[in-house]
Amino acid sequence: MAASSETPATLLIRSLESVAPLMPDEKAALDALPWRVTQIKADQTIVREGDHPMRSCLIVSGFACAYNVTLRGKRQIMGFYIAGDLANLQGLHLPVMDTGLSTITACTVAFIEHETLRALCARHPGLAAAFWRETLVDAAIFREWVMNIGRREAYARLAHIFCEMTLRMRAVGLMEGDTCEFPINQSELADAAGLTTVHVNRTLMQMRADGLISLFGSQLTVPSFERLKEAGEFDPTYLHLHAQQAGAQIG
Amino acid sequence: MAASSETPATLLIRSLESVAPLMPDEKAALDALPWRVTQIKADQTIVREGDHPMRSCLIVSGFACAYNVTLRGKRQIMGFYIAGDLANLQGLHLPVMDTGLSTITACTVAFIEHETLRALCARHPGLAAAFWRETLVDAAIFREWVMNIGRREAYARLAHIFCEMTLRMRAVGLMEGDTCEFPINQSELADAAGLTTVHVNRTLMQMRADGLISLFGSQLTVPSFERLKEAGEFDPTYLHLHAQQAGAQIG
DNA sequence: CGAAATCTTGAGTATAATCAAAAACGGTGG
DNA sequence: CCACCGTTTTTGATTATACTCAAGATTTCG
Repeated sequence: MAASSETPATLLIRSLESVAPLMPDEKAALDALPWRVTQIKADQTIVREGDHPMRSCLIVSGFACAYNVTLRGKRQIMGFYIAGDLANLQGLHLPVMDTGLSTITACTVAFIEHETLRALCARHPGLAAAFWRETLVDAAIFREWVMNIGRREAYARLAHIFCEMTLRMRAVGLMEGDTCEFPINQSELADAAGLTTVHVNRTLMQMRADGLISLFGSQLTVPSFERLKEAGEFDPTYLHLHAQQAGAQIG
Repeated sequence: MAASSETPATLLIRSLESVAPLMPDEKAALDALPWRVTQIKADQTIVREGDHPMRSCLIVSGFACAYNVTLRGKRQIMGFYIAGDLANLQGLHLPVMDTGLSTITACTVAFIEHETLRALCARHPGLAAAFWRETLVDAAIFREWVMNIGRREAYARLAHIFCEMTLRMRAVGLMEGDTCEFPINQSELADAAGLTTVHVNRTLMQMRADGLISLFGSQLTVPSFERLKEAGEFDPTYLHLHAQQAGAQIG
């Protein structure tokens, strides 16, 4: 449960293995990586859009997000990152960041030099494939967001986001039964869903009235994942979690 | 100009090099790949959602798209593919397709076995990186679509799509001056933009009235890319084209 | 306790969806 | 070359979803 007490390597291994298993020597190589662990306060920029970062960034604890801002000044959040997520792995092969990366809550973040990762990939093709796969799952999530924002209305759109987040949190042990910490505020939810804060507020109230979710402070409870899934027209295929983790095991 | 007369290898090399240059031996290796070239009619499924494809697919000529359908039956197009695009490279590391892939026009398509690509990547780490980069640019495009659909209104959203497509077409020599074949109909445009056909129609008429674009049959002309760019709040960074190709050279 | 952030509410408006049908277009076969 | 059919584009009228602006309530945190 207490993901914050886990090491970067443990988290990363679990995260990579949630898609496909690793070999013992690959895990050993990951264990030996020289992470630079830092605490970052809430609402801080980790990487700016346009940056040429020399290292990638693993979220150890807390919530972060990738976002971008329209030329007209409107923010869109492209994705949320939680414990175990490599938040800007694309920098390994794309020199320019096309999104910003920012904390939502206070975070523990572990950095790893691109050079180190490249050497690791060269020595362990299986790890290269695993990292590549990680970026492909990321892309699959972006695709699903395109569909969510483009073709679902507010109620389903938010339900879909809750489905994705609770499932991903469950996969890394951040769910306690049907409850989790969900420190994403309505304005951030709006920027993720392509809605306004006001409309998110009204829609959430409707969802609470329908007993779909409950939110006390930042505690999210989902009484019935089945009903939420139905409301969000949610099909977890795109997360590419292997079978036992996509199911309903209790964290 | 006549992209259809080019070989799969030529197209792929140009496409990969539009992001970063390749080594001579890498190009030679690509030249030697055993493609299986096929003609596919318009509106045919190439890969179905849920498939476990054993090969990837390069568009040699024509237009294709990746799409998915909501549980409520609404279609969302996630991206368009044109000559030189590897349309489902993600299948190389993700066993299940989370989107469908379908032709828009009649297409010439070249298939390459995953096994062959994996062997190629093992022998040429630089090519592995190039392919990986290709999937990362794909992901960057999906992110931009999230922003486009989430945070721009219809007029800008369509302008943005026209900007992206004309720039990508220019990069592979499919533009003749300010004109190109644009065989995407209003219903497909609607499914890409997250709008209805009716609304796309009305918005396009507005854009034509404003002299932003003109469409005779499937001929698209963009009199001023600058003005279109402005209307679409378009910043080409996310396409990760290197400088000379992102500019305004005439095809 | 008090200030700042977040959430909630209300009223009015705008963008986009829906439904339905007519016009235009593109290709085909006689 | 023209008539015909299916597809695509266009139009109109109405409705719904979501946005805007503004202010008040509540929570959070120092």
